Amino acid sequence: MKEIVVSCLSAAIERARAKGLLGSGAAAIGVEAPKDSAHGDIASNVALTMARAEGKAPRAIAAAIKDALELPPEIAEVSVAGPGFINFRMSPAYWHGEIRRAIREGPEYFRPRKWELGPGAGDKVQVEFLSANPTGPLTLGHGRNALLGDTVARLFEAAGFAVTREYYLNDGGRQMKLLAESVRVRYLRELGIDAELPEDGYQGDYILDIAKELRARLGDRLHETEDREFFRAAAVKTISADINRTCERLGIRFDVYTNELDLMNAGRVDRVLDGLRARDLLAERDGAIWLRGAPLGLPKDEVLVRSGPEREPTYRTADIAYHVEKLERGFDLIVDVFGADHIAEHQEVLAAVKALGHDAAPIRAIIYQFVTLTRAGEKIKMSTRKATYVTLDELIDEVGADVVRFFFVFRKSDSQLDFDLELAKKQAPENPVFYVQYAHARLASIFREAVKADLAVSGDAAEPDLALLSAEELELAKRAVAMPAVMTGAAEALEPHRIAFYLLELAGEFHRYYNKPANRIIGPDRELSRTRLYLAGLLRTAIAAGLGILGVSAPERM
RNA sequence: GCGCCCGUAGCUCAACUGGACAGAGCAUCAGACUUCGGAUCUGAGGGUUGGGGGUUCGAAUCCCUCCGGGCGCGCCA
Repeated sequence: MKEIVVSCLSAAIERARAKGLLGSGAAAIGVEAPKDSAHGDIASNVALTMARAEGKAPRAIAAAIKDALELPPEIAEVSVAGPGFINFRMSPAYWHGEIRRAIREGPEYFRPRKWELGPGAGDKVQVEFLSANPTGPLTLGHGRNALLGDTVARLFEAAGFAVTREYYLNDGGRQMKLLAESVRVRYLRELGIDAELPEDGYQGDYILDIAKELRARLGDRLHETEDREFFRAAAVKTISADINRTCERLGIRFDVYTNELDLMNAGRVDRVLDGLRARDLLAERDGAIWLRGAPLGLPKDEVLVRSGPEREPTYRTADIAYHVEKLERGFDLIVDVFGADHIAEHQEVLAAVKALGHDAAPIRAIIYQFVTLTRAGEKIKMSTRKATYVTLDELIDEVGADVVRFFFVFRKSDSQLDFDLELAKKQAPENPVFYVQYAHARLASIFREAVKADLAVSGDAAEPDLALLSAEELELAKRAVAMPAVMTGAAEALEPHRIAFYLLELAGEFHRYYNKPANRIIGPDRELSRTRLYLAGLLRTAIAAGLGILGVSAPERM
């Protein structure tokens, strides 16, 4: 539709210019679906954007373009409206063609359109997300990260890109040492040996469980060891397994895990430091090595290598090396998903990567604000240190994976997300997940009835007469057929919430349609029934496809 | 104090990247089942888009400035 209208418009503008009705200024032809469908199926604001350069009233330009238009059969009607919009209405035949195509192609039809997406000719997309340190169970914040990342990955995958889901593991840092020490202390205490937990040590019950497991397996064999590595490895193994189990409950899997320690061992961190030094971007001070902020436009210097005999690189240094490595792997699009508390660090990493001579253009970020939990109207305070947080696992236990998946992408990522437990548990229309799923179950039920009425749509049956569709039914079909555009927009903007909102609208429009007695799908008029079943089939496939992208089930019965 | 994000109906949030009259759900009030699933639907009220300036054909959206909230400003990640 877009292509047809744009080419039609650009040809008209050329003709108008040839006749001297318009000047030769550049015209960016934008088209969009109007908010109000009374304005037509698609509208263009070219005349408005040309007004300044042309020095003419927008409506006059619009009229000139309209007069020069040569309409293809797909376009039924053109009008100039409002301040100077050119509105197009597509012919019923065009829409009937789209509907048939959607039915023919099935779920494939409803995917994002690859050729309209950013990476261009390129094919390789990487989404790095979650990347939680294995120091404890996943929390709600992690949930938002995981589902934003996974849903965006699903979008690009559905569009036909080669998508790598990647988890970056910070296993070289201080937190890991702290974790190891916390486990060791608990282990010693299990043996009756007095030991002091480090000041910022981890206190959760899961630490105790790991210690108990070690004691059960190895007795007191570790009580005199100075090597913390054993405790670290045991803790990381157990906690990582827990994290993976939680992810699997949500239908999330990773293709690649990258370790900070591996990057260091491969000399990548040293190479970053060498490169920065060669560009005079390092400074030595207080026994540490700093990244100079001023030449990079950063507010201050940042430590890259800590002081002390071990000369340990910081998290930031490893992250720079990691991003260089990602770029060198040749991805056409790299999506980083992280919380708002990491913004500054991300900017530092990007600045350093660019300074090292890399093109950082493929890197895009999804930055999300924090998650709060509400139960019965009360905000629940959450602290990771103490055992007062709600884990993602507990949340899944309570409301189910479908609701968790849907709710975490039901907000724009840069607004805070309030997870309302009360609402999430409700099996009622105000719960958007059930509302959408119910629409699907209802449609499935209609098909069960159709079989009883011997109206089942079979492959060899003649196509129904789409001219029998009422205006309301055609609008409903148009809404369903608009899904690929929504999907494409969601992928382009890295905004999965658009899909959730769109599905809610589509389901609502169907529920409203369904409730009118005059719209009974299975009725005495078999021809009409067959046409309406065709529409129902379109909606059912569309809703299932949309929920599929979100990773939410589309139940046949509820 | 400085940097980033946010502020939209009583509440939770949309608004297709600057477009046409700012839309949904919840809550409130009033209604609809001899009907393919009432886990649904119909109707009503509810707004100076935090305040004030500016940019232009046109602003919730961009700029400036106040006010309010969140996050960051560590040799943690």
